[in-house]
Amino acid sequence: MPRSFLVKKYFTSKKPNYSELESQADPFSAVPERYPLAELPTGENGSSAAYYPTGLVWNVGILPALYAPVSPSTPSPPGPLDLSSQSSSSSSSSEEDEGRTSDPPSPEPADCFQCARCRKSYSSPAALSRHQLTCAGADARASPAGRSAFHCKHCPKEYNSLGALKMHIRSHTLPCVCTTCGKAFSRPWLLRGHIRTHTGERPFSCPHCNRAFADRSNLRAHLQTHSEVKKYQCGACSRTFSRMSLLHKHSLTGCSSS
DNA sequence: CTGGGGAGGGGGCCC
DNA sequence: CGGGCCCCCTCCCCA
Repeated sequence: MPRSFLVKKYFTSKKPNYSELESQADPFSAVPERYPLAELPTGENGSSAAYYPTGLVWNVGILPALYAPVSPSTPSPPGPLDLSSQSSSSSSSSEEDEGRTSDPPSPEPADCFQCARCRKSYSSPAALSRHQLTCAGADARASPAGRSAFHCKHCPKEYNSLGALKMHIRSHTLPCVCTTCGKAFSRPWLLRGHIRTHTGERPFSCPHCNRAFADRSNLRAHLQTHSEVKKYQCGACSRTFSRMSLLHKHSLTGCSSS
């Protein structure tokens, strides 16, 4: 995912929080803070038996539960498997977020403006209002035809706002073309990220091994390899993996203990 | 088969 | 409203 944001920050004055990753004077001491793998939330809610007490890892066994709606009053288990919130930055905080997320996931009263449809909370009426423009809500997800007013003419997807639809349509029209190879992208920053594959620019370096990456997400995944305890754990054999995909693969190819 | 890097994508939020 | 940024996910490929 060559994300243009990975590039952008080098061209603008804006500085995402994670930029500290590559600017840490003392990378090793910084890592525990940025990637507190041993400090993952401990799942005090005890929402799932598969949620390991250590809070260090995730069990593939909880996947089905994660796909199910999560009670807003029950803090959903953070982490990569928190699929129930993957589409919502407001609740996307996890051990991986390492403070990057500007939108705290906490159900605390600080965010007292709650969307009636999806129960997300916002700190201001404006934020809530903005969210509601695109919020399909749980009910709408159950019956999309009930709310969606903007339909993509290229595919069956539907959106609740013109802006969202326009954004989506770009994935069909791919207006951003790489002048080097001709590959087209839906967004300018996607293109910029792609261009780095040509230039070889790798702005993100690992504080542990100084390996550089062009993509921050890839760096994040790489950092997992430095962790003694991986985040994703097989419920059957307790093996841990650095990526959910590896865990999935492990499960699909037949866990010997399953 | 496993681990890990490279790369692309979509959606949401902020400005 | 649009651009930019950020998130997370996923696939592919290779060692």
